[in-house]
Amino acid sequence: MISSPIAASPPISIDHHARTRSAVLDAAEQLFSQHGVDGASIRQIVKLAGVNLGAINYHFGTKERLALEVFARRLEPVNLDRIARLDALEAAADHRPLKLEQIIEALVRPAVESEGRGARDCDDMMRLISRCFQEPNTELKHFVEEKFAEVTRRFESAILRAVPGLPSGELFWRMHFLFGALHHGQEMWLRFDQLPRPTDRETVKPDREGFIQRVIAFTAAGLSSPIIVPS
Amino acid sequence: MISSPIAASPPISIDHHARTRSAVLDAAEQLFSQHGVDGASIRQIVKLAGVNLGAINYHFGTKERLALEVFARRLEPVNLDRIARLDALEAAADHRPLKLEQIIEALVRPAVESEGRGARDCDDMMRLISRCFQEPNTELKHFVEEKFAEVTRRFESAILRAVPGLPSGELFWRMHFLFGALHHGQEMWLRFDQLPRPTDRETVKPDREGFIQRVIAFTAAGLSSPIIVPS
DNA sequence: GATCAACTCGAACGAACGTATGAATTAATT
DNA sequence: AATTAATTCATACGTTCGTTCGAGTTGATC
Repeated sequence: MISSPIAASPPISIDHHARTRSAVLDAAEQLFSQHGVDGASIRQIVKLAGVNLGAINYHFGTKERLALEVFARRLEPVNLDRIARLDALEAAADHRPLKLEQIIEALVRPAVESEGRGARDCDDMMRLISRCFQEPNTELKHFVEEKFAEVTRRFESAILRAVPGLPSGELFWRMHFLFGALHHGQEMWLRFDQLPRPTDRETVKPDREGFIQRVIAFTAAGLSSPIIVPS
Repeated sequence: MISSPIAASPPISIDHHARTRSAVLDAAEQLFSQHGVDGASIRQIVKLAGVNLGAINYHFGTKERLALEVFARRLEPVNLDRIARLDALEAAADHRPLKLEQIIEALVRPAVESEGRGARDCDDMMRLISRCFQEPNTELKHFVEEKFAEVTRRFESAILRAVPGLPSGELFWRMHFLFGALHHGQEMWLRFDQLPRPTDRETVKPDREGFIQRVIAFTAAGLSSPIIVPS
């Protein structure tokens, strides 16, 4: 697995210079995830980070740039990992077709767990990724969508090979349904204890692996569902 | 179809008293949908509504209460319509089992179109519903979740009858995937023209009916997908 | 150690925020 | 028409916001 992103700061830093910077990014991540970008003030962020208000301006310029960096440092490694996993699957398959479930797993797993990271850090990542898709700010929306354009194309071409007869125009919409299911499912999985109590006793929070498998099952079926006849 | 909600104000009002009130609600709906609750200020709202700043305090008390009312007046009729449609299906079926697609359609259609309303108003409704699920504010989250608790239970019991062997604990998670797919799909359908350009020529924006049918196909397949073996 | 670069700090700025309030106006009731 | 109730208005309040800035401190280089 590719361990470090190229463009965004790693969550763990060594030298003094980056200590303030990553403290701000960590604090911002926590607060943006919970309150949204508009709902989290930079005074909250610097207080949580234990740094001075001027640090934001010095290191990031504006709050919006800070948010972009917070999002990038989680999204970029996830998307790189996704592509690496798909590359590895294709290399191992040696021109034989991949199963759809394998492809979806390569897409889903990096957004849910990250090797070498603790459960808490993975939850933080999930929470932030889920929030990315909820931000109303137009710049952030476009930024996130651009971040996903390449990985989405890469996976679409693999999925089209795995699902014969699926038109690419149909897949476009199904990819959106897939991402919606994944991200909303992530948020609910993280917030399970705060949801209205289900009336039955059967409903439990699956572990991380169980969550992944449920997403894969649901979305694989959806991706390969019959094509509806009217245009 | 049930046309008026009980608890929330109708979008169209007759007497003078409600004119200011509904102007505020309409303006708030537009601005909350676009910018989120935190991103839309009440000065923006009163300016768009053409009323005075004090009107918010007089009619609604606080911004948060205004937001709750804005959300309620769209969510409540949708959910009532959902239940009414399911009731009508079950009455017409006369104890024969419903098809899963029918059930999902009863859930999805009211969130996408509303009889007697124009396309623009339906789009506004979709946009607001989509935003409901994205708001970070805890009060609003709980409010929305409570609004959905009853309708979700009602549909879950119908779906469990339509999909033999599906454990209710599994359905809990699949309902969240369904709602994620629906709401994210709605947002993307509305924003199709602003999305990164798909590289192919096949990808078009389906009409409203085409969107509904795509959601139904994807989610019906997902809801009835095989149960995974490990717990 | 001197110099330059990088960084942190505390304070300030101008603007904006949501909430509150009493006066004025309008509507409803008698 | 007089009285009461409801509503609107303009203003103010206290607070908070994101951004800026120059002084001071620390780090890097020679």
